[in-house]
Amino acid sequence: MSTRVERTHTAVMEAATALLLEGGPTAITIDGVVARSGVAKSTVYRHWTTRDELVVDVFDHIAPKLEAPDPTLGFEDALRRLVHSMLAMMTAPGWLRVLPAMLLLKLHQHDIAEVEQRMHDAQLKVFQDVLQRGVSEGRIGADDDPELLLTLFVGPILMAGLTGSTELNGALADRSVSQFLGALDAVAPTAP
Amino acid sequence: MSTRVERTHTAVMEAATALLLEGGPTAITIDGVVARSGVAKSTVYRHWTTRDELVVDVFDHIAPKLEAPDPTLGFEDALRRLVHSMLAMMTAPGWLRVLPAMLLLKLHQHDIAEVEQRMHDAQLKVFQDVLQRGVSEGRIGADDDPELLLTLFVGPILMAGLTGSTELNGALADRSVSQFLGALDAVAPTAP
DNA sequence: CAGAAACGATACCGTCTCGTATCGTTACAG
DNA sequence: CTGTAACGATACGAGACGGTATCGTTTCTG
Repeated sequence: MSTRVERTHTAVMEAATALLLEGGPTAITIDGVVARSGVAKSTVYRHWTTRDELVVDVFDHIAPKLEAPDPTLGFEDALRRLVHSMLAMMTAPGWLRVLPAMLLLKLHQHDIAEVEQRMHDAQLKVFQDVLQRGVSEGRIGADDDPELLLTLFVGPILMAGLTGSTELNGALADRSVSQFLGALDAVAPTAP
Repeated sequence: MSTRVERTHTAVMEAATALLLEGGPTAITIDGVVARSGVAKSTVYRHWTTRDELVVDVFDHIAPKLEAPDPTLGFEDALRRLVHSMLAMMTAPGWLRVLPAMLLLKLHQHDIAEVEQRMHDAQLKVFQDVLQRGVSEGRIGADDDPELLLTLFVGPILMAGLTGSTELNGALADRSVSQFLGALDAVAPTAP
């Protein structure tokens, strides 16, 4: 079983998360959380000193982690695994409703910007690990900017998720990979 | 000169837009607009029946249009022009602060979703016009989904603008084009 | 099992916000 | 030049919201 402190904590977090998904970040209101969770307002303020603190906590808690591909895989295989992890991440429950909120709030709220920063760093690290294999295999120049490559690689998937311009499915994922690889070969062919 | 109705209208719009840029969509408040524009509240409600109506109007007014490339240009040249127009659009004053707001609000507000839809349609139309040249030149299969191609093409630039993962400059634009073209050639070479 | 920590219920305050109403004043069009 | 439409100023009501305070009750912990 869990202790009472844990129970009330998660009850509030779940309520706040639900409100965020249903009505956006402004829908996370103390009274709303109280009504939805059944937890008393005084108790909420015992766990979080302010509303903003709770909001940040919700974002920090719901932010999905990008799964790292098997280290034994080669460059291309790892890249294919990665894009599917990326897809899984984007289609994680509710994430498509949270991500826009995060991208907006980070502009005006430092705490949220930090959460997004940490998430981005973690993703970049995973990506760089895959890139390194590409360098080893002579597919990628070691001087290429990883951030730029990440943007080129993941941009389409992010756009699809945010704008709904295209369905987030395997077809898009495959095209993303082949486009990324195709561009590499067009610039620096596989065999010298 | 301009009529008085026009003057008050634009005064309110400018104030509301400034508030949007500075504090996000929730910062657009009637009292705030009144204070900032110097226009009386009663006058504001003479032009817009509700706050949401004003907000939608602001978004609709600030949404930039994607410039269409010269019709005489060939596929590749048109594509290069297009990506630079796209870049110009993203770096338009304040747009990087408005776009996230739009992507969030469209999830919960139909009016905003319609504004975004119209903008997307206009962009797609411009892009399809360029695509057509690619089809004529045998670079692109006529059965390829334009929406998917647009996503693959513009995704990186959108991501760079939204997340700040990479600077929005000519380097990114050029890489976007070469990646897009490189992928085409890898699948369907230029000369049969 | 006893003391302490956490909790629930409730009331309350100050502020913000939307929207309405009133009325004297100003600009504009015919 | 005159009537009318638009405007400014202001007050007001009602509700939402953040945050504080109080006090009796429950649950954990040692």
